[in-house]
Amino acid sequence: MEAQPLPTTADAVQSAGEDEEHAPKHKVPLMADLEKPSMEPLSLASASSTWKEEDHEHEQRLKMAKGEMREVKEENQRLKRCLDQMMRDYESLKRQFHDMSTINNEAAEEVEDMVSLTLGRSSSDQNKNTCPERKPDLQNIQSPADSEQGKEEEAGQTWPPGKVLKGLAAPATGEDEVSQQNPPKKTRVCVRARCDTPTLNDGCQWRKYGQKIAKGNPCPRAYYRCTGAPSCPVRKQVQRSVDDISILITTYEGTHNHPLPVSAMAMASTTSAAASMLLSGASTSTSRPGLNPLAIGTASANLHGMNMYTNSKQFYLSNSSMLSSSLNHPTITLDLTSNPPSASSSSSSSSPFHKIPSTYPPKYPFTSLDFGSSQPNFMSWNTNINKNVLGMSSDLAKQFPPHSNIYQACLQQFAKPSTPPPPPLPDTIAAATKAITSDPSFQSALAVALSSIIGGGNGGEAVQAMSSYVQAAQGQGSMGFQAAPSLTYSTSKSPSSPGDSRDDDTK
DNA sequence: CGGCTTTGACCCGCGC
DNA sequence: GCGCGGGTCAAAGCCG
Repeated sequence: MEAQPLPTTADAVQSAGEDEEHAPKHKVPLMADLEKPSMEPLSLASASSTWKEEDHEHEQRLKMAKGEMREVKEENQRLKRCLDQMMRDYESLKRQFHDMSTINNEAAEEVEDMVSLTLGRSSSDQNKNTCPERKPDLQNIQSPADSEQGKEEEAGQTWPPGKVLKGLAAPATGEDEVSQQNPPKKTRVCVRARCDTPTLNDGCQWRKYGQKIAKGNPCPRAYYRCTGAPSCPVRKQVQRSVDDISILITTYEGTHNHPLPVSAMAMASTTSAAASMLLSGASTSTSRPGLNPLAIGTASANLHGMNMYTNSKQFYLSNSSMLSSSLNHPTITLDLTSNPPSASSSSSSSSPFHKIPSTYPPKYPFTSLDFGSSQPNFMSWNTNINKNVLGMSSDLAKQFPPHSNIYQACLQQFAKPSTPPPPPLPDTIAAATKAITSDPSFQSALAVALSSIIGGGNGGEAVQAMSSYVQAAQGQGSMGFQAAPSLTYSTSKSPSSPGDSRDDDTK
């Protein structure tokens, strides 16, 4: 600990001070003794007067030295107190971090051994990130050594899927073994959006590597692989909705191991936030035996409502998985269509969600977030971040014109998490909201985001701010998103490529 | 010519 | 054990 050297130094200073404090008392006479012989030829009177003058001078110096030592001592005490306070804070934070890790691990074990929010990083990465030898932010900076390490991580977390699944079947005996031998199932983020183009313009570069006709859907499912980096493990599936072919269902999986263009941050921020909600919900609900996956959705809904801009109808949840592919993966859905599925409401909807049989066996909680948007293109969505990423409804947007103090209002909302109108499952909500609202980095990121929006920004800064938060969250292992901040726009070359757009998704 | 798409084959997990 | 379905591979073709 760094605390040790300081007290030692302080003690040394203190002891030195004491020495000097006492030393002069002897020092003066000693000097006098030494000087006396040389004064021998002088008369007693003159010697005495000289002695008194020097003695007085020494006393003055002594007083000054004592005064200085007092100041030094006081300063030393202040530093000590400061250090003690820092140590207490450090210990407190350490305990909090440990508690959070414990909660996450418990939740992960209970949810089918592990729920990896890999929109990001897998839980194994989380574990690695907790290792003091790893820098929290190395995900985005890949030195040759890091790249090597990254490859190892990918080897553990990525395809071949078959091996991954095999590993999952093995019993977990410990966290380390879990991370090393049983690569966790990846959390997927499913984005539903109305889109005329073959894929969402999410900012990343994709290469199609396969296409299949999935059962129950005449529209083929396309498989894309991220080409942002040769070894990037991120993949996505794109499929049209059965009920409304104008709705494009894009499922992201994996973690980018390379910097993302700014335009790609929009989706990254959104999905990471969704994954974060999923994690929070899972952590709180699964740690309570009485709560079922539905509670996760409720908690998320409440988190969403916490923004106060949320249209309460926008959030919906489903207790089952829409995609069969999600059977092996915890999935969270971001609905960017204008007509929320309303799985829990009575109204009919074109969304496939409400058609999911209740008996559909969910292996993982299926959490959905509806941002009430109709932006298929995340570039444009990006510019409407004030409405979407914050869940702000148009009504509220009117209510909070650009000149209003939306920033303060928002921060106040985060400062007072108990404001959401519909408060189901207070325990879950409290825990989930606490997790986010107590996070100062989130608040600051939000503040920056809002500031940029209010200041007339196009949302890019907002996204970047939120992405920064996401990265910070990664460092804590709360989620695994790797949305590296990059100021460079990716100048995609093949416009014909379905995913070559400059907007990106969060994986 | 390089990069991307297409598409049939193959692998694997899962349910019966 | 077998069939089904999801997911991936890789050769061939296409395109700028």
